[in-house]
Amino acid sequence: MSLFQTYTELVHDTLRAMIAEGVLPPLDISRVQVEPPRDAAHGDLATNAAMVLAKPAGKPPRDLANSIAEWLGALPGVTGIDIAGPGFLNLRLQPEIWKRELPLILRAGTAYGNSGRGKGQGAVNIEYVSANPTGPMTAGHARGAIVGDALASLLVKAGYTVTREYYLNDSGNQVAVLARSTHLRYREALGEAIGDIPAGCYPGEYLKDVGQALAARDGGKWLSLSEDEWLPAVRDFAIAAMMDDIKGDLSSMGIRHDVFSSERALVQSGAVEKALETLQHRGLLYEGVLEPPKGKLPDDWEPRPQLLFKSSDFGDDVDRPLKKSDGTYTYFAGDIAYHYDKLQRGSTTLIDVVGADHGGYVKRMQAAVAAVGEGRAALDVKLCQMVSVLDNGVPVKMSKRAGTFITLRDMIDRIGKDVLRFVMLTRRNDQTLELDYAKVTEQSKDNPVFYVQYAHARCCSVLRHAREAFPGAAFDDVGLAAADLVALDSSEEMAVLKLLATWPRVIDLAAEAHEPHRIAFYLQEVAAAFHALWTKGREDTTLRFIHDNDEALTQTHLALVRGVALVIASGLGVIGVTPVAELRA
RNA sequence: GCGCCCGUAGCUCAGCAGGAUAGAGCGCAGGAUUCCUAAUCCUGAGGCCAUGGGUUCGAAUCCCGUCGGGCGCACCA
Repeated sequence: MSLFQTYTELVHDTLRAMIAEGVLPPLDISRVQVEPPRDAAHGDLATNAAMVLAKPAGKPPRDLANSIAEWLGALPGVTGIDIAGPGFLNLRLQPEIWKRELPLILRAGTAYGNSGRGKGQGAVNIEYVSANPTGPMTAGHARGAIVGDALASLLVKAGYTVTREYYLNDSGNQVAVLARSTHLRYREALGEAIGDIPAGCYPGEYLKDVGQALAARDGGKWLSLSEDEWLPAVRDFAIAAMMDDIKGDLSSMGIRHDVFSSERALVQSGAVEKALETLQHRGLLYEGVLEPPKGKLPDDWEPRPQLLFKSSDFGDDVDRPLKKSDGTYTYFAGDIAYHYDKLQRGSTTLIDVVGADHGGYVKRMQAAVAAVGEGRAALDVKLCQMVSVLDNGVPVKMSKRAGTFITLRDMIDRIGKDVLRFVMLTRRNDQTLELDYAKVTEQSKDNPVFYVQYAHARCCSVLRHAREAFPGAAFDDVGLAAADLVALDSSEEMAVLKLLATWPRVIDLAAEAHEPHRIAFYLQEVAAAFHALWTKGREDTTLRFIHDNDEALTQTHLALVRGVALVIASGLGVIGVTPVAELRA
């Protein structure tokens, strides 16, 4: 249990005791929080207890604060309590309480911050990437992939059971187009002059390779046949090739999925019928005609009777079609079946990480999950806004090979996976992101990736130097965990230590909010605190980490340094970035 | 026309499921540095948190309206 959780429980216990003793009337204390105060001058912990309880208790907050303060003063480790502002209770703790955290960090290593928050919360299924197998992955896909993967790791660290999933859209029109485009390139590979790529086919040059590979495998086998005859085979060949490509890209970013779900397999298994049956039982299906959309009408609009889902019962604006007028299922119907399938497999929290262009899709899918999950399951959709790629402020030209987009491959080749992963998390997912190749590879303070890596490297460097200066000293993690921390008493050092101690709390809050970017921001804070402490050591020699001829004192400081390194490594681990021990250019 | 997202310092963005004088980087103006990597650090100026209402002891945060920007809008996937 983290320090903050411990004290939250102690405060809650105290309030319950006060209620039991009749000092307070029976109250709901669930809104009482214990958190680090915004300003360190306010002490170590702050609680809003008096303010939250004032109204239900029928007492002014300051009066209430006085009586609560008396009781809280008896808690272990509490050395003082102030009542501040509108009724905050600020607790000061013995430094030892914080210092106890350091050996915990050193013993846990990068597992520090792992929590049991997700235990018993039900399994989480997180779907991300799900790029259509019709071309290489692009900058936009990269963002979704990284956000999804980091979120999954974050949830795992917070103790949730997580399935990482990719939905493979291998049926329908888009893959048919892929097949036709590939067939064209196949004919080209066999010597035919195909001229310009016709509209309705993918123009990207990446399909040349696929066409050639098909020709190499099958020769002229598909030339004289009709489209009906060659399409399934060519389609499957092309999908396999595209998926190889995509999986290659993902793996070079260190991203893997536990499950690849095939849309076609799902449809063929009868899952769509099964899901619709469930909706039918609940009286949520009907044949009907939709109102024309407001505003300007599509040219070919006409009223059509269709099978509709009453999504408006669950907060959607209008009911949504499940069958087209020709009787075949819509994509939405398949997607309902897919989400139903995820629930059937045991997940109670579903997360979809998708591009912002899916924004219009959120309400209907949440409606479907609510309907089909009978209210016991929730769907959170993380919409990732656009990424624009620049080089020194100039928009990077689109990759001709890819068709029109900057590919993920280009980005990895240019800046590497670590930089890419970190930078993609330096914005909230619902903010547009500008990625400038020149800036993110620059070695300076305005490059957050570098700044954090540098802090980690500096820690490693100190440890190296110390081990050289004191050969044979107990400077490994076991030895450092046993270090005497009494001398660790400057406010600068305590500030770093307190920041490290909030890491488990950061994990819990970020996991609960499904916001992996918070990890990246926290790491920048840790790095800043460490760089500041480092520089302080220049003027104040007592703050230096290595003290000549004083092994014990050095060991004390190294414990903190190593703690910083471990917490940074732990955080980088969550977002999939490799911590480096050296940064010399 | 409708829905979703966004609007915080000159610029780029944080702001922890309402809390105490609104934070960081860049840029600008000063300053530190024989030293564990000067790739770092410190100080300062700079904000009616788009705007008008509402809820609350308390709002950048929640609700409604307005303005501005992005995305999406029958049977496509």
